[in-house]
Amino acid sequence: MTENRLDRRRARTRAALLGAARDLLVFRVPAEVSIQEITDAADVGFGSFYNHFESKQTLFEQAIAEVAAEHLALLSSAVAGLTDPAEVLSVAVRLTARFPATHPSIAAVMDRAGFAYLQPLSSAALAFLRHAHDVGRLCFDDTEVAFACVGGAVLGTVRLGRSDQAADQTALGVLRLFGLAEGDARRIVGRPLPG
Amino acid sequence: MTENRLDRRRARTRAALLGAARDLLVFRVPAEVSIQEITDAADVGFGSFYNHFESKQTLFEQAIAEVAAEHLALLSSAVAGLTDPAEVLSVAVRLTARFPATHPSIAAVMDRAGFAYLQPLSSAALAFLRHAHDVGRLCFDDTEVAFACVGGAVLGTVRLGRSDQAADQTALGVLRLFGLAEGDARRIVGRPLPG
DNA sequence: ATTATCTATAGATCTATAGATAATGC
DNA sequence: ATTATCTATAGATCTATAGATAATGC
Repeated sequence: MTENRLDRRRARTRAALLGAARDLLVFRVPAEVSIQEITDAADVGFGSFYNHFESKQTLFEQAIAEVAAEHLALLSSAVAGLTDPAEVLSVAVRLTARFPATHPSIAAVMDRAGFAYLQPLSSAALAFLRHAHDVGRLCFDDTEVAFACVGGAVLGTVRLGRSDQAADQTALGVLRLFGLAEGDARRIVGRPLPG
Repeated sequence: MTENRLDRRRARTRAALLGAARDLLVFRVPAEVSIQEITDAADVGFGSFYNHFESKQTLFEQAIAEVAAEHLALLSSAVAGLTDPAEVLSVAVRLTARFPATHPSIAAVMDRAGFAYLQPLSSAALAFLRHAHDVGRLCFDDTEVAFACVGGAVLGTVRLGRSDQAADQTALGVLRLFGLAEGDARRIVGRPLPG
């Protein structure tokens, strides 16, 4: 029942493979990385790969999901003190769109993964959007369409690899997109970032 | 100087390869399609591939660019009679976001290509956005960021594969994103589509 | 005579597994 | 005794090219 040394060894090998996949994802296209190269980078025997993952694809999917989960945790703690859903959205967009400068390796993974990156974030994002809609702060019809628009706009901005102004332009646009008045939107995006 | 029969034969083979790539792109991931499979689908000898393309990747890039060029031509003719840049944008977004229903094979290619699909459209899109900005109809700072937001939102919506309402929701959001007032935006998105 | 296409294949991968080795459990 | 890891390799690809064949130019 309790976790013994064997379990910990197993977990270490698994973590090494996921870590290697994450590192490779920054500079390489998954399809052009061999399993041999992954196990070499992880400093793990080739055969061990199949003890943990069915295929290269499932490994990379899980590696992307890991990065996205850390991304989500980072945003969650950044918006912890905020009550206005519009400001929560503003901060999330402004921080994420700054990743090329502040978290370049996460930005590179986002670039590589494209829309697949949004998959592991969708559950939390949809719940947030529904809430913001229900309290009347953000205005839209279909929640999934709303997420597709915000997610696409932010991914597109991150891919550009621009500076703070670009991030804030996207955040301002997104607030307007959800029906906030010009003055309200500008005031919220103009606030200092938490941290 | 003038095009002879040899040139035409050469062009036919090239077109067959590009056509096969386009067909395959609808249902398959490029990395998992062999050159053999492409030449079989094109009904062309395997070795001919290298007379026309350096690699599988360049073939698929050109196939995507071809689809995007047709997409652009379709939009250009659809907006030909319109004078208001906001309505041009509205029609372009509404038509494109309807592709899952109206042009499913283009939608599938967009889904497969992701942001790479925007590359061949960017020149025309940036020129349009600059003009719309200069005449004071659309409000934004950086033109490339503006395109990244619209392109990302539209790609995201197409990926959802939804109906007309979803398309119009995205168009409405995009008009708001560029600073149009609520009533103005709704009036423009509410207009009948040309054609 | 020239040019493009087609057929066949060498050489270089890469994946998945079998069997041996090492580490831990009891 | 059990479980995970590691080494080595068989078998199945896939790419790129060489040389033969077919079509067109002049």
